[in-house]
Amino acid sequence: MPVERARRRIPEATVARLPIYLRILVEQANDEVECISSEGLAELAGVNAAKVRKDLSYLGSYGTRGVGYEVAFLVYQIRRELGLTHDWPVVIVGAGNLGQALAGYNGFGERGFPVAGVVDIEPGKVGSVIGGVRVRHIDDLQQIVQSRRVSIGVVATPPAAAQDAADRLVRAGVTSILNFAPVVLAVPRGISVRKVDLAVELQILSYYEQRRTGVGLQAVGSNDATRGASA
Amino acid sequence: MPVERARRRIPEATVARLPIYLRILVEQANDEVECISSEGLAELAGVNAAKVRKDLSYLGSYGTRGVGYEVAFLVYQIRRELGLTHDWPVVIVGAGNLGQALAGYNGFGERGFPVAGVVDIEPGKVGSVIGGVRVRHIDDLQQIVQSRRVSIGVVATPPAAAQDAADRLVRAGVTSILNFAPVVLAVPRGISVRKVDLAVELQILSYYEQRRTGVGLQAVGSNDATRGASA
DNA sequence: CGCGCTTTGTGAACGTGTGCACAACTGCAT
DNA sequence: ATGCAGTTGTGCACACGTTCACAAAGCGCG
Repeated sequence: MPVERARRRIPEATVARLPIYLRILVEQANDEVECISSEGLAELAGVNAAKVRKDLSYLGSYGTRGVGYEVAFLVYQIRRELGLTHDWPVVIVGAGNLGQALAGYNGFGERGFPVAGVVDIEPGKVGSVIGGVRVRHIDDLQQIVQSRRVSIGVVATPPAAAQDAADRLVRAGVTSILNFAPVVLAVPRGISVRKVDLAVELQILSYYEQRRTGVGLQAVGSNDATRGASA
Repeated sequence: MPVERARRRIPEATVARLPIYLRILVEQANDEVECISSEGLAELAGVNAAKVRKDLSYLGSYGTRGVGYEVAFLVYQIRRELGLTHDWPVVIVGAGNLGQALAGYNGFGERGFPVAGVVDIEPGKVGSVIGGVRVRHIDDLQQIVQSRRVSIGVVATPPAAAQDAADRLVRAGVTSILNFAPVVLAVPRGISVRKVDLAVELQILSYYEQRRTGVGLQAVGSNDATRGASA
């Protein structure tokens, strides 16, 4: 076999759904379910069965016609594709409200993203311990990133400090950033950025809420448009 | 004029960008910028200028050719379209790490989403004060929702409790839910749900991170695919 | 061993979103 | 007035994502 792994490119929309499938499959495995159909998985994930099949087909033909997918094997394959075969330590910049909550949230470590460190620029915050991690000064960022081989950084600072935080992360060697600050970060080419903006999410809900109650138009189907899952 | 407002439907992708434009425009207004071109706004928002123009055109023809858009007027129009002409009080279910951080985050109230209440099912947590709000028991949910006319609920519970939280929110009369629990919520038709899953975001980053470092393929353009903004 | 039931994998049609390119229009200078 | 430089609004083509529908394939039973 000359080409060990073809490295087909997976559509972005599919990449965004694989983690959902993964979580559900892990739950199923814990419940000792050994095999699941696209239909079953689709129901649990709140999506269309055809979509599930197409998504999974990007990983390869890992199902058995007439039967379904072997849960444990799928879990392995998705993990591999997502690069979850090893841990990805993350460093959190900003030890405010949100930074503390993130550091204290065990779900991160459990899912393969242990908190390698929390840093803040405020000397007053340095030294306190949150979620079992001592807050260090932002000047130690490079040392943390390099010694712990961190490639993912989390920006949890106030908006005004976010760009500086991102710059420092990039300088320290981080190549992926998860940004919680309501700011559009400018980063060099080749650095991945994902944004989580709570206010934006609420404003989107507000839009549909307003449409619903606003004029005499009942929001037919707008539920689906806002990613709703129905029982 | 028989039809005061045509109520054209705005594409979901555009709705998701309007809050970004809005934030930038408000900042510009604070800096006393009176007029902005699609090019300028696009740069600040990290998107294509044509996209900005098309997005704004859904609101109506509010620009002036050869000049640009009047900032204050655009702010008003976007606010109106998003339903941000009045406050939308929210109720937070779950006073754990995340619930506390959310309640303490002033950005919510500032952007028109005051926290009308925080509830928890754990009697031990009831009574403590976070972010200026006293935590109340979840049995008070209906009372809070109805007296404060809350239509948006935030689920910040552990995964196992999330569906129950959503059910209670819906029963209490909430029609939009922002879900932070890593669970696919089942809700009745007509209820909007948006999901924020931190672990999913990290796993998506992990995918691109792995592709980059994995096989000899340099991630050409994958930056864009992960919503990166470049300086 | 073959038949019918089940479920996958995927081609094709459709719908949504993006970006180019340019006509239409504005404002200003002369 | 007239022309020119600048910017919007949008038709069009293309890319991406979703869903349908069905042939291909495995499984179990008689």
